[in-house]
Amino acid sequence: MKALIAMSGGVDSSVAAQIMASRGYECVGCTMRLYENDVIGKDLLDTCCSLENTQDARSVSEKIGIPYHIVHYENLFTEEVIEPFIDEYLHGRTPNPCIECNRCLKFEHLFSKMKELGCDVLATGHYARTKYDPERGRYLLLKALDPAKDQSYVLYVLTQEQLAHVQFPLGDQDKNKTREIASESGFRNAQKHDSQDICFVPDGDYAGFIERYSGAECPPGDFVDAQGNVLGRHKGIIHYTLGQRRGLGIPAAHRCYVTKIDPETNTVTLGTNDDLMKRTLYARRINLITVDHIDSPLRCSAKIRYRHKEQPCTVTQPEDDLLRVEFDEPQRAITPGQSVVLYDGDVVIGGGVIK
RNA sequence: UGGGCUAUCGCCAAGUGGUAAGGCACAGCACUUUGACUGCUGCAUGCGUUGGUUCGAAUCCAACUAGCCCAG
Repeated sequence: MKALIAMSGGVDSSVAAQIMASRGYECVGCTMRLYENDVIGKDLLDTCCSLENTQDARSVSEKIGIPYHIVHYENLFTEEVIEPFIDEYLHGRTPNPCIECNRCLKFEHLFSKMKELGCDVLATGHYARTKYDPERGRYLLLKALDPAKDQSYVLYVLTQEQLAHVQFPLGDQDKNKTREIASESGFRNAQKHDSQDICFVPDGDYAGFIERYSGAECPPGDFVDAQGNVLGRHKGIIHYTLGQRRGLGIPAAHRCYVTKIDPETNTVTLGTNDDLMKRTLYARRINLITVDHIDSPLRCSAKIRYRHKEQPCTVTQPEDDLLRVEFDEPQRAITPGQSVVLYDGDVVIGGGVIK
């Protein structure tokens, strides 16, 4: 069996390659080039495809003794991740680019590359598990064994076809074990810190990135309260997301939060934490894994953002591409653009993008 | 111009003689493969100014300054 390993240059994907090789797969290492650092306006060490990272990935590949390639997806990444990301913010929503990158780049284009190269499997360093369920005749996506590192949330977009050919070798071990293997294997990135932030905006200033990159107009506007009273001026709607508290610059007796972003009027509404509590959401661009269609109200749990404990809810599918999720208890800051992911215990049922 | 009221951190605001709460904002850190949230730490040698009373004053007294309100 032959496996293509998606290698970012980080510890996780390096160890994933090591494990696949030790399992007897004929492995090929591969890094996706997603952008040029000069294009995003930064010279950074820490981006997922910087020169240093590709060198790490190459070094690890040599160590393991597997071939290594770089694929150039700069244009695809721009069209399918960066530009939609910007567009979403300009419309007052809050996208999750990691999910789009998984959907479009890793498990679409790189997945195709895997087949082109005559491989049977695409392996990544995600912390999640897959399993074939003979009863349902379907491939399942499950949470990682270590709940602290579970990344199944960002993988809900996987189709049956993809799940059938994907492996996550790290899914049943914890991070310490991963670092241990990296050290034992003599990988030079064994102690490299975990990635964070949006990979193409490593300084964390995503709003600055949008302005620099797109040259889009993001004019200041009014902060208003629920009654429409003007409370102050905001820096442009792209700087805000639902539920945000910090950086508002509004002195108030109590904490205030962004409760609404209206691109039409260019206003940002502020309110209390209670104003953010909502019980129902609708999601589109849905992907279901355990079933083709949700025929009757389904009791399960759901996460409305990465790093959030799933909450009990009831789900229906009023249209082919629409999910309705009603939580037992109101949830805080259900944010358009973020993804809702449904769980039945450890099993990912599916998910979609919140409207 | 008379009469009254008020002046404490960028904003709001406790404190009525015993050695400056708190909230917001802001900064840093932690958490984190999205944005957020959250948590922790920091943030007024000084309470409009100048004097006075007192062992001791943001707290009492006086004058001054500024703002607000009512008269005109």
